[in-house]
Amino acid sequence: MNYWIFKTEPETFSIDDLARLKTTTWDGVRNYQVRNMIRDDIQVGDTVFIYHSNAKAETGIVGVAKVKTAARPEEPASTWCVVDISFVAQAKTPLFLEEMRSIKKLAGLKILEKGTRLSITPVSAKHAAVINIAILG
DNA sequence: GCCAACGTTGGC
DNA sequence: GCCAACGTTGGC
Repeated sequence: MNYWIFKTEPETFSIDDLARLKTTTWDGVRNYQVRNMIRDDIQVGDTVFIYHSNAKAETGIVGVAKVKTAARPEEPASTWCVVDISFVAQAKTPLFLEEMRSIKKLAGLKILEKGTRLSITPVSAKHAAVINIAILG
């Protein structure tokens, strides 16, 4: 079981939207590295941290979801891939970017590396545990 | 809205 | 296959 951060702009799709819909198809990925992760690495049951980017109020991790389906081609048939994810929980305490950078145990987290613009990034089990405690504990 | 850091495109 | 120009992302 693996852990991921999925980035989304809350004005486009937010954790509140996911909470309301319960399940959504994560589509619109137009980056090959991210496509390959979806196609090759993301599995049913994986944990997804939802991250609000470009947010006026809160840039950071705002909730948890779970991968519900294997990857499939995006419709209409294309080179791009999608998965379905379902809502698990809102963060009791959002983990803002500034705080993430200050937590020593999150050193090396992909999304914190300079120049990382990928909309999906992997999270190690250790980092995932730290994030879980921060947002749900 | 600015701009650094990427990714993509297209002419050659 | 190189690389300049262009487009996009996302923190600030």
